[in-house]
Amino acid sequence: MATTRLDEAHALAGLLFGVVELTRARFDELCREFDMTPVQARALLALEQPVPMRALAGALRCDPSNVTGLADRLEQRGLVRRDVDPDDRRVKRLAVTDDGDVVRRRLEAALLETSPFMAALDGPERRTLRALLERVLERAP
Amino acid sequence: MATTRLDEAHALAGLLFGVVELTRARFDELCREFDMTPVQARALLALEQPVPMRALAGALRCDPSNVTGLADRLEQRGLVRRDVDPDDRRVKRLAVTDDGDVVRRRLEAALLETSPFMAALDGPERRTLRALLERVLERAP
DNA sequence: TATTGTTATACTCTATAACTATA
DNA sequence: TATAGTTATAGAGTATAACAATA
Repeated sequence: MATTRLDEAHALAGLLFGVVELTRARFDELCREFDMTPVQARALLALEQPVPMRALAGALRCDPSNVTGLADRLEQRGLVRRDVDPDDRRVKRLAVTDDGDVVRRRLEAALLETSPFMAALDGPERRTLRALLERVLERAP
Repeated sequence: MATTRLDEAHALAGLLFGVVELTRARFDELCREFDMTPVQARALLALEQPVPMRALAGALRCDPSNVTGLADRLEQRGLVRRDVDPDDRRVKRLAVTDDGDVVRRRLEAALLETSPFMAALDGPERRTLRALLERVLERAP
């Protein structure tokens, strides 16, 4: 059975999407355990420091209009706070509360525990994988 | 600057999603050039042999109800044909027409040309990447 | 006049449920 | 009764456009 370049490209793409699907499934499951939507969890994870809502939209790669409802839910649960920026009263900096920080840390820990990469690969293997993926992104025309 | 395991897991996940995003963007662009939606293109690519519509839904990982409209569009453009299965008149085998086969081959060739993996990595590197990704999928609990 | 966050609305993608024709 | 494909509809997720407050 001859393995063509097309087969090879197809196999690589399939594997890549498979790993992403696995990663996403794990993340979705984790979000359900935390009673959050995936975007809410991603938002909480992105709030290492207080972040203007528009900037959060950028980090989540979504339209700013979506961040309003997102912040509403997290604020209702007491995980997040809208701080008005003193320098520019139009911008609201989203900041995690003390409760939010606890959840955020638990989420990070769980994320690390369920990471397929950490479970399946040792340190050198992870470094190799990282280098290869970086190369693909760098050399992409 | 200490690199924690959390940083490492995050970096790997970020790279992985980055490569997938790149791959998807390339594919979407290609689909636009072929005046197709991504799902239509994936359907055409999946039709190496005639395939029952329900089986195609399985290959595309979507509900069978979606395949109807999908097949309609491809049939309207003369790329695909609904062949009634002689053994079971309920099933319709979706088969590419001669025109469809031409488009399918062009799509495959373009896909190969624009593959970020083929462009960025040499043979041994691709084999290493493939082995690592397989390991992640295999060893995932 | 331009920009932040908000609101209302529309669009896309996908799934669910009811229907038909075959088995 | 069960299954393949079809149809209509609903839901989630996201974007667009108009708006109020502030710059």
